Amino acid sequence: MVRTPCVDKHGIKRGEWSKEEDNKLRAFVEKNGHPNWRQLPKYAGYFSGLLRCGKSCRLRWMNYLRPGLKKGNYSNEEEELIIKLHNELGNRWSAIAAKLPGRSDNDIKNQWHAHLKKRANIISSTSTEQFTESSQFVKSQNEHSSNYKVSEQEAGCDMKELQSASVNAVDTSVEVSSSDLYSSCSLLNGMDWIEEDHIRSMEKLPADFLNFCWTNPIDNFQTEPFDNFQTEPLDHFWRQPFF
DNA sequence: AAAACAATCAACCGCTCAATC
DNA sequence: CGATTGAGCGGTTGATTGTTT
Repeated sequence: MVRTPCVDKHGIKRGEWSKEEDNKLRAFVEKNGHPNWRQLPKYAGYFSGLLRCGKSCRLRWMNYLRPGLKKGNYSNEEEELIIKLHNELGNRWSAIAAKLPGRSDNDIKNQWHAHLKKRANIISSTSTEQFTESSQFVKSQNEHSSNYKVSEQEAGCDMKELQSASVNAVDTSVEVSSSDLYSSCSLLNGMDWIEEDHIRSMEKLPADFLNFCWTNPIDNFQTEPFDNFQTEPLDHFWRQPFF
């Protein structure tokens, strides 16, 4: 899972950190602090034989050894918060990490690339595909619409699975989660100004509208306008409650 | 059982920015 | 005001582990 240990031409060790190295670094930083990462290996090396560059020491400390770091699975709340913050802040992982106590920027970045990006992409791409053909919607968002012709393959998702899950949710009156709606809507056409509070009203979306979105194949949206559907609820929805 | 593929995540690299000289 | 230095950030890599075929 980690790079194999090796020693470079200057005698600086690279790759995986051993338990012994961790202990040396932890002991040194806890005793002396880390006012200067660059100089730290000089002293830590002298006193305890740690042969790592300052950059490597800093990274190890920040992402692994630092007290209070949380390891392990992310809760739903944490994931929702990351999606929301990423939507607001973009790839500013350190800024996002600052809002999630105990999580490192590297950890959050990995979590995003491994799980959350796909989730956000699935929601945003499918929703956008469907909405962009609405006459009212296109009128107001026209300048952005061409950017969102994302194929299923590009989105990297199983569209059928997602559609089925959503339709079931509508059919059985299961509550649609705020985070999913937040992701789908705020990612639509750069609508990054949507506030979280606005999303609550989106949970009141007409069931037949959601059903229509999910049960119509994406291809139809590429070629057919929104004629099949009465657009009044949609117009009302986009214009009214939270804009 | 084994090979192929996918997911995970620690670590590295190169860059930017701010502080200092 | 430009050069230098160090910290920090974000993108990327690659070994390991897990899963599927």
